This record gives sequence, C-alpha cells and structure tokens, in this order.
Amino acid sequence: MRVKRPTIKDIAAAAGVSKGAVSLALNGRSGVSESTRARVLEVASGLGYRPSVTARALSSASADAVGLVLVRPPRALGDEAFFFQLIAGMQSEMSCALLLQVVGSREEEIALYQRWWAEHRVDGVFLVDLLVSDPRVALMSSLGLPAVVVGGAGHHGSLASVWADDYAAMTSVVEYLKSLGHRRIARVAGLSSLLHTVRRDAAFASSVVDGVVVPGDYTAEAGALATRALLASESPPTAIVYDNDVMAVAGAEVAASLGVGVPAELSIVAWDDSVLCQHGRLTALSRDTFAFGARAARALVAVIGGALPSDVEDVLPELVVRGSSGVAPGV
Amino acid sequence: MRVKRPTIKDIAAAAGVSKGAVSLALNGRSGVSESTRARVLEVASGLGYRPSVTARALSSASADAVGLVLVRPPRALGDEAFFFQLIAGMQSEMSCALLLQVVGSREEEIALYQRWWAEHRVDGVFLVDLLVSDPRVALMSSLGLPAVVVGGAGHHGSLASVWADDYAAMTSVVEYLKSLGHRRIARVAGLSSLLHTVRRDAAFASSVVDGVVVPGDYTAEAGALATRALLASESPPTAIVYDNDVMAVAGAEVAASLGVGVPAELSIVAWDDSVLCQHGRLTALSRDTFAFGARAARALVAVIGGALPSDVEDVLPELVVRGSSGVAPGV
DNA sequence: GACCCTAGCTAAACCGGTTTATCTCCGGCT
DNA sequence: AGCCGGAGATAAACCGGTTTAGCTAGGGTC
Repeated sequence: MRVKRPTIKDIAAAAGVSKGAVSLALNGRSGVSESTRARVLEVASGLGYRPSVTARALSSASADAVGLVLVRPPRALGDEAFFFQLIAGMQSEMSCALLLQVVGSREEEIALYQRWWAEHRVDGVFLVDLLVSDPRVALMSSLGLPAVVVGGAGHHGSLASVWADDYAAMTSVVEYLKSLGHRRIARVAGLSSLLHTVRRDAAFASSVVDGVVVPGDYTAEAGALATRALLASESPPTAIVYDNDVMAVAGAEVAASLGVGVPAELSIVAWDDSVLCQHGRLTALSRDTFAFGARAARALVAVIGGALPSDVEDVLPELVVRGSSGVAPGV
Repeated sequence: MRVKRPTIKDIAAAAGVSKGAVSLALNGRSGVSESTRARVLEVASGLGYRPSVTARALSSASADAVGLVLVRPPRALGDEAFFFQLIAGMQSEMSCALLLQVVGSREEEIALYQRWWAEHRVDGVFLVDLLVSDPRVALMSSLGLPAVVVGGAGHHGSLASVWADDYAAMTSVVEYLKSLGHRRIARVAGLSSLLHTVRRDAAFASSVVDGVVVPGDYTAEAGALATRALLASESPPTAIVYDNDVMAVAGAEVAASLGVGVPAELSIVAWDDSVLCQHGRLTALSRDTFAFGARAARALVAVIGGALPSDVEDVLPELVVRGSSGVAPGV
C-alpha cells in the first residue's frame, strides 16, 4: 500500500555509480566529476527523487524540523491568540515543519527538548515564556542545541534572542497617562514567575510613585477581581494598565457594571492589541506578533545555519489610543 | 557537545545479550525468556534508556507524531481562534507530537502528506477544511495513511471522521428565528469551496423561502461589506446569520453605524461562539472546539492503533441567546 | 623510470533500531 | 536410540541515507 519512493540506491543503479557517489553529487560536495554529477542529478530528477529526512536525521544530519514546547494546561491554550499569531509568523519564515507539543510541566519540557535533540528530531528550538532565572538557557548551551529565546529580556547567555523592550514600553505607557494628568495609576500584572512581568514591574515601579500592582494570571476572572478590588479601595486609581487584553476587557466590564465612567473616571490601557481591544475600543499597546514570530524564525534559521547568535530587538510596541483613555478626572 | 544517550547496543553489552534479544525484550514480544527480559529491562531503566524515534521510524515502525497541514496565507492564520482551539484539544488527547506546517496551496499539502508518510515522519494525519469533492480522501485511502476527517459531513469513503451536523444546526437556527417572527432572513456565508458551507447553504435554502445568501470569506471586511449591501437592499432582512464570529461582529458594527437597531430592527446570529461574541453580546451557535479537537485526536489514535474507521458525530452546537436577537419588528 | 600527488570513484562502516534466518539445546515420543 | 519440535538466543540483513578508508588511473617532477 505504502508508495515506494526511489531511494539513493535506485539512483545509483540507474546512473551506474555507487551510493556514496550519488550522495556526494546530490549534496554538491566535491569528490565526483562534473559529468557524473550532472548525470546523477538528471537521473534523480527523472525518478522524482526526494531524500528521506528520517534516514538523513539518523546519520547525524538535518532533521528538517524545529521544536516548540508549550507548558500550560491544554485548555488554556486556545484563548491565547498571541501564541497562534506567533506560530503563524514563524511558519511564514520556515520551510521546515514545526514540531509542537503541549506538556504540563517544566520538567517534561526539558526532557522533551533533550530527547528531540538526542534523536535528531529537531535542528533547533524556540524558547518561550522565559522565567526569571531560567534553567533552559544553560541547558541549551550545554547541549549545544541551537535555540532562540523569544520574548526574553535581551541577553541570555550565549543564546540568540528576539525580544521587545518591555521596560521602555511600560515607561512610555506611564508617561502617556501622566501627560493626561493621571497620578494614581495601577497595574494588573501577569504571572510573576515570567521574566517580562518582572521587567514591567520594575519599569512601572520606577516611573510611578505609589503605584499599586495587583497580580493576575491573564484570565478574565483575575482581571475582573483585580479591578473590583482597585475600584473599591479608598483612593481608587484613575488609570489602570493591564498585562493583557482579556484582563483589560474584563476590567472595562466591571467598571461599566459599577457605573464607573470610562474614560471619564477611569482610563484603561491593555498590553497587546487584539480584535478584542478593537471591538471594545480599548487603548492598547500594539505589537505585530506575527512579524515577531517571523523574526524569531529567521533568527533560528540563522543560528542553525551556523551564524553567531545575536540579539534582535523588536520595534517598540505602538500605543493605539482608542476610547478607553483620556484626561484624568478633575484636570 | 551532544549528549550521548545509551543505545540498544549499550544495553546488549551491559546485559550480555544480543541487540535482537534486547529489542524483543523491550517490546514485550516472545522470543526471550522471562529472566532475560527482566534483566534487560532492569539494565535499560538503569541506563535511562529511551528508544530513538528516528531510528525506529526508519525501520518501518512508529514515528511518534501525527501531521496537520493547513492551507492558507500564513498571516490569515493568527486570527482563526478556531484552529488553535482545535489544536489545543488535539494535544490534550495525544502523547505524541504534532507536526504542523502551513503551506500555500492544496498541491503542496498533498505533496507534504505523501512525503511525510513515505518517510515515516507521521503515523497519521488530520484532514481539515474539507472541500466539496476532496481529492485528499481518495489519496489517503490509496496511500493507506491513517487519517481522520475533521469537520466534514459524516461519511468520507473509508476514512474515519469527526463531524458536526451543520445541516441540522442551520435548520435549528432558522427555526429559532422563525419562531421570533422573522420571515426575511439572510445569510452571510463562508468560502463556497468548503463542504460545510455547501451543507449550510442547502439547509438554509430548504428552510427559508426567498432567503438571500451573500458569499463571504470570514474576514471582517467581507462581513461589513455583505451587511451594508443587505441593509441597503429594497427589502432588507430582519435577521442575518453569519458563518463566523468575525463577520458577525463586523456586521453588528455596520448596523450600529447605520443606525439600525439590534435587535429591534435586525437580529444577528453568529456561527461559532468566542470571546468576541461574548463581549459583543451576540447570539451565537456555540460548540466546544477544544472537545472537538480532543475527539478527533482520539479517533486518529484509534485508527492508527488499527481500529476500524468510524464516524463520530459531535454534539449539536448549542444556540446561546444573547442581546443581538429578538422578535422581528412589527410582531 | 621511480616517485608522489590528486581527482574520481567504490566498498564498507555507521547511525539505532527491527526483523528474519539460523543455530543450539533440551525434552518428549515412539 | 533416533527423531521431531519448540523455546531461546544470535548473527546478519535491512531501512536510506552519510562518511571514511582505500583503490586506481593519470599527470607532474626530478
């Protein structure tokens, strides 16, 4: 049933040379005459030959795939448009396949990376969701596994990275709000174990005096809860910056249900723009996640190709001002 | 640099038996004594042995991966939460990896499936976006490649399938609108090349007299354009059913901008629920895409395991009534 | 003419498994 | 004693490539 494809052996027989000569000829390496090479190439294309990635991977060559492991409860994944955008962008710059697996723990993730690499199933991997002190960085270096850190904080040991300056972005958001007269600014943060959360925290703390930070986990529930708590405090903020779109939208709804006018009494800014923000008319920090993924893929391809790992900084996210932000009340 | 993992040869040496015996012992096959098997297993686990999927795939065994090829312009992918939900659901029921690639044409897709199968890179594949007369179905059968049709129309040759009854679902939506007094009902359809679009068209045509169908392509632009055209016609519909959430939200905004009251003058129903519909308060046909993906994965695992292909029908999508639908004007 | 070098090619090992053919030993049956 | 059968193990082939060692023929140098 399975279609038998021509192998290197068939070509060798048809061209009247040895397997080894065919391999050399096809890979453009020296060791065969030009006339032989031409004949082999002709026979190969005549037979519709395509090399077997599986066999090639076994003898320590390319695996024609890159890996991405996501750690999270599977159900939570579907709501994160960010990752799908990212993956879509990666695909646009890769001719090889993406080996994707979702696991439940960091340990599994690490084991999977090691296994994929040892078995030549991948040529390189993407590292996402970087932790504050991430063991994966050292692991990649010690394994010699080509890797690109996606969305970290710039320098990560000897690894290449593609990143955005969250510190500067947060500062710009705060400056924007300050220029509108806001003084009591709050922040609903993302998971505190993630590096970029810490970066944003730091930027927020250094540019806002007495800024309140409420931890969150990117869910609508967390956003609603945090907003309710902030608005109920004795001196409620006049502006809130949320770490993602879902929490921001939930926050906007809580404000509406409490009769708090947006933006008259409360300004809302979301990190990461999306259709959700567009339709909710939320001011958002917009970045091109697709392009970000594409950049990451290009970096990985380069590293796999032997290029020296370099750090690529993404353009600063752009603040898209919509209806949810305005001058502070009483200004 | 690359970590050297124990191979079957190392185990053989350590246990004092041959490679073949180790293979038999590890795979639970007869041909070795129980005492030898126990010793081999002990040595293997002591050495931390993990078989190489790559090598195993080469000698015509499992590839420990399943494939999914998506045909569309990469940039369009990121907005389709449906696929990410689906993939997340699939992952939840699979212990193996997913080989994912986005290509630009049907021809590339077919070539990729053939190649992956010939090279043992996958054990089976998912078929999505089924066309009206889809060449892939016959191809899978002739290749003998285990496959599951996701979201088709029930029977597809000898292939297993996981599907939802779009015909019945569309009928139920129309009946719901009729019960509210609507008579002039329109539909903004999806891509006409897709099988489920045709099914929905047929159900719509048979339950609505003089129903207008405007073709669309799932983008916000198409939804807005279609809605504008429908509302400008001489006898505008009192209800519109959209083939996805993005078009429905765009339609709702067009109605709002034209001063057409929703649901007072126009009822809107979206196919496929999402956060977008939730926040836009749109009545939507809701299905659990994550569970759908999980079911598809289970079906594929079963087929790969040698089970006879069967057709699994998903539960009927449930109509979630929100603020965008109500009694027809003048009723 | 002896020597060396190199281009061009082949044969064979190798990657890490699976599978088949073969070989040995032991027990049971007649 | 002789024959047969099966269990238990091994060696070797195989999957489809890459890579290395080695062989041969031809040309250049002294």
